[in-house]
Amino acid sequence: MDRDEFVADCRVRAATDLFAHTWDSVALAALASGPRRRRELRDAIGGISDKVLTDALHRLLANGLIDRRAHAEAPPRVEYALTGLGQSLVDGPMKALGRWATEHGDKLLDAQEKSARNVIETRVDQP
Amino acid sequence: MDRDEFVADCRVRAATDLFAHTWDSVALAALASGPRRRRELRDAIGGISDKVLTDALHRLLANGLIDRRAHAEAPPRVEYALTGLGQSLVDGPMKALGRWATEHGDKLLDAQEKSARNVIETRVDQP
DNA sequence: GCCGTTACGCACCGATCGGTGTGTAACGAA
DNA sequence: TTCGTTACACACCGATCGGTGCGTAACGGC
Repeated sequence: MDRDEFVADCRVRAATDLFAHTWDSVALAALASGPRRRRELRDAIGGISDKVLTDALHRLLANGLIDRRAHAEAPPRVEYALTGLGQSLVDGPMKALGRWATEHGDKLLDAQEKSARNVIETRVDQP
Repeated sequence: MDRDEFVADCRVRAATDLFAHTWDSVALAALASGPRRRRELRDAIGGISDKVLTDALHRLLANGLIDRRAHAEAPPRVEYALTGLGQSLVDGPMKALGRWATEHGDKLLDAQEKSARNVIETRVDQP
């Protein structure tokens, strides 16, 4: 069974951990359309705070998925871009996830909604 | 650009959140080879605690990715199995992730190691 | 009657995460 | 000279997560 070694493989664990943080994948996806400045990223993403974006970028840098290029200019100017590794992650697994989400996302949201109501009902029993 | 709607799509966000918890994907993968009892899962996974497995199974159930079947037997007997939704997630995105990990996992670990050493060095400066 | 197994539940703990709010170095524009 | 922008850092906060440890209902075997 290749499934079992699939489970035990530590590199797969390391890979799933890349998605462990809420905004990392979003930032990655935002960089898929080309290099961007920090501010552009913030605006493109929308509901992310300054510090959280910094954290996410630090993690992506630490994982070698993005590059940081600082230009010595008047208002500081820093550009972030996907590395080859980051690009391959976006093109492969993230695109697969995107396809899955567009295909099965409704079922997922249905299930989540349904069980969310159940949780509320059970919690009402314990004041 | 289909990349941008890819970013903004909330269903994609919901999908990446499925990987947000350390053991969820591991448990899912462990179920890929067929239905298993809770104890079998625990042993198959290895370093997971009882409570954390419960948490993970609850989340997977809440997301409609797995099924729970309890049999009224002598020592309690509960089997967990992938739903159609869970199976599609394993077959699609998780397999893609697995392929990516076997292909690029070394680079990822290299980058992590390298920056980990940097972090340690910087942290030594601040006792 | 007592022990072991199974599948949990519950309490507690330290670490981490997302989020907010505030400060700041460097410069250009007004 | 003061103001605004950019790209951060730092402190703090509440919530959550992974993990440990202990309890327990239901039964079967000894």
